[in-house]
Amino acid sequence: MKYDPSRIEDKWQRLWEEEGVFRSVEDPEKPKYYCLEMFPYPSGRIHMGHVRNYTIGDVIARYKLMRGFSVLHPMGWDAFGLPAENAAIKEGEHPAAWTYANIAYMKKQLRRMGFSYDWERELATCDPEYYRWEQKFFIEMFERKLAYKKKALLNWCPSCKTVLANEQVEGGSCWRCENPVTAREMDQWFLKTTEYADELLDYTFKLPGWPDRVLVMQRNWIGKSYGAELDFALRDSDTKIRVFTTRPDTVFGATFMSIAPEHPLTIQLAKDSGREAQVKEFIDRIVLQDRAQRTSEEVEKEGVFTGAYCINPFTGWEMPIYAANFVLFEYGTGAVMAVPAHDQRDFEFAKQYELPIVVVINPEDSTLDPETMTAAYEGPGVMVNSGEFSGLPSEQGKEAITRFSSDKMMGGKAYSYRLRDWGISRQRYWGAPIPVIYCEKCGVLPVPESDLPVLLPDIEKIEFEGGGPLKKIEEFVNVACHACGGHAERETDTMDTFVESSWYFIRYCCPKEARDPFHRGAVHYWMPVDQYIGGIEHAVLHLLYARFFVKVLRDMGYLDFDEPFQNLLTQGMVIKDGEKMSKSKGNVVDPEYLIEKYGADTSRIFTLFASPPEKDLDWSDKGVEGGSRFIKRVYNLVVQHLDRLRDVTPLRGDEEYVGTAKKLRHETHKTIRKVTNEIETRFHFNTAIAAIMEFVNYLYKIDPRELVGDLPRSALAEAIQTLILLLSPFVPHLSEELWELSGNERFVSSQPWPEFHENLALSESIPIVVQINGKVRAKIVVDADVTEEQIREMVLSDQRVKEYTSGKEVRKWVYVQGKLVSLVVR
RNA sequence: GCCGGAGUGGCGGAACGGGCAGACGCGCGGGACUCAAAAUCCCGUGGGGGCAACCCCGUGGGGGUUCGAAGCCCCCCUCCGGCACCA
Repeated sequence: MKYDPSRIEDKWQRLWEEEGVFRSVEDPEKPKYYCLEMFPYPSGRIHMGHVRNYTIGDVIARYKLMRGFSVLHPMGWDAFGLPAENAAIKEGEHPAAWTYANIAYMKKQLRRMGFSYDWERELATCDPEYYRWEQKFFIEMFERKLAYKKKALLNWCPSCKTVLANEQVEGGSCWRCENPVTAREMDQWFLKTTEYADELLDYTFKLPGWPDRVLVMQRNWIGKSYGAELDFALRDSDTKIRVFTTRPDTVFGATFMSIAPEHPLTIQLAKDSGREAQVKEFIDRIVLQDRAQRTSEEVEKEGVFTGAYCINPFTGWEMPIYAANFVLFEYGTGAVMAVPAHDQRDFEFAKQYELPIVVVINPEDSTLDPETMTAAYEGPGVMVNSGEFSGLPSEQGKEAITRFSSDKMMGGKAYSYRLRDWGISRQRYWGAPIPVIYCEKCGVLPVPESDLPVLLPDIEKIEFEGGGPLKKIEEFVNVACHACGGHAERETDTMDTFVESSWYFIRYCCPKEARDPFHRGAVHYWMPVDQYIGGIEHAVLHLLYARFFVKVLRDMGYLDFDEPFQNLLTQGMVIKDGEKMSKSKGNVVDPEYLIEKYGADTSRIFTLFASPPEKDLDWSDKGVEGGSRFIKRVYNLVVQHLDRLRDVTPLRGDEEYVGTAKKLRHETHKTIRKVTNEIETRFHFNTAIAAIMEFVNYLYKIDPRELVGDLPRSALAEAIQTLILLLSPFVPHLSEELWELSGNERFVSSQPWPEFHENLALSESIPIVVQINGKVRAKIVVDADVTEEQIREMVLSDQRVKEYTSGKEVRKWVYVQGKLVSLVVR
């Protein structure tokens, strides 16, 4: 009999499906386990990243099933998005046709990997039955003022011809096409993520099952700063300008003010002072720069005097107001009190424009002199030149100044966040329509629920000129207002695809529910997700949006939990030749070729064995060969023993025997313990598989002549059966085949996970290492139950130990239970 | 610049709370089988020294704590990732 992966794999994939082995059921008698992997974008073919992600998830799902959990393990498609549209433009194919064809192909590929999905729960986000609920959520958010429209300067990707959210701009470039992003003023829909900034932040400390680095990245992204807001009155009018600062203790050193060029007040001030021309020139120049340019480090501090002054309420000084290129309109209040002595940016600006520098914080042990300073002093210290506050340590000064401002009604304690609201409008076709109409009389109106879904209309040709493809479709755009019956126009932007992926995991609980977005019972049973698995690249994108969405849906009464994902595993990248596997690098390995040549089980075991899931995986053709070799070795081992396994009942209890049976049982139970531990404590499948390999090596070494008689044969049967059970989550097709060959009932996939007996797993004799002055000098083997006193006797009478101790004094004796003895000898 | 993570044989990686460094796999060397090769099976494999028993060195570098450090503390170097004028 020869191992033939293609025959075996096809056979078991068919049987699993026919028998519905992985259909999830809400069984109230069982504990539930929701295992989820990030769903793929249907780009055309699966890549090694998918194989790795989904293999890790599959092992967990299969393991939990064997452990007696009611497991939900679904799969679906993140089906809206740009590539479909780009392909449509290039190939002339409809985005829907392109997408559904890709889904069909990729689904076949996933099937061939043998993943234990419940395909009855499959969903595609481009399906109206899916996005209709998203439109409903949008309307409810609109009603709660969590969705709003505003005109703003936004990130515009000229290549993708659409607006991008802040999270989708990486280092000034588009996350998808890597082209530089420019600023563009547009009227856009936003979701109010900032409303939840505090809760999103607080819960990063309540997610112990998430990797630290993801939580840290989210905290940094939210970027909460603690400080104060202070009011500065204009010299020539009643207007006050409010600034945010994290350093209220330096307010006595504020000698001028900087304001963002985009700030409406900037041009206003200039107009009033007659400097409109210069200021407008500056604003126009700065605002037009693309983001990468504007925020790059090399850009010099630059500004222009608006002609206006404000009054420092603490010193009474007249502070000139400058428009400055480094002031961000969207952060804080868009205006900054400039303290050149204690802020590097202000320092550089002051030097450039010859503005006064006043020291108000001295370091503990020295005195600063503005004349000789070459950089701002940003550290803590003691307040000076600060009126009644002089002498206070700067930390106390922060509080004192804040309290003072608050008492005098000119500001007070404040926070500021780096996080911005999520801009979700996209000027593209292949997305969920935003369910809003604009009526000439009634204004902005959400589409009534009874009219949902707002179907994405069919389209012949995708054109972008004039604000987006949907604008061209008159039947879509022109509608009668449902309120007044007059003429109205539809919103023609579609939603960011990250909106779809922000709630798909809840819909898996009840994908066919037609009357409501969610079936309460099902959602209550399955959510939250117990284990989520996916790439680190979504650390602040999808993973933040999904958390936000769940909180919003909770507050709208749909959900009764706070966080979507209990445990998160971020798998490493697949690396080849030192670089991430990617089409652009030309170093991809096509999983289909791998399945074709070696089979799914080999592909699975290679990706699992090569490194622990959270680390990067170095691709190696030889490593794949090794995986294939191991699988054949297992197959041949079991086939070799088939005759011995006939009509034999495997041992079950914890009885200890003698000779071969005893040794076999010991190895068997030790292996169960090790494999179970590795999976249970940290999903380290590489070491779990290594333990199984050791077990296989051991089984190969047994002399068949020792396997005569009922007891050794029963022990062998136990060993082989255990081997197959332990392998089942990793290489399920092979395991099913061997399970059947060795005379068992289908399916190994739904068998209980083997239990180990501690007494059998323990060694009866243990090696004790003897260190003398820190070096290993001897090893003794003792029975597991000996006392320290007995060990002491054995050690001191050991020949090798004597050689090192004769004529010397044993000054110290350290004994580590069951492990080692350490002697200090002089 | 700030915030994370990581540096272990020729390679991927083990060593879970300070206790035999290098499990397992790849590669390499040797052997068995074969007319021969592939496949398979067995043995060996961190470096150096020694006929050998053994000895010395060794987890990016330098110091420290400890009977004992890959792991803990201090300083430094390198690589990877995130953020990056956030007031």
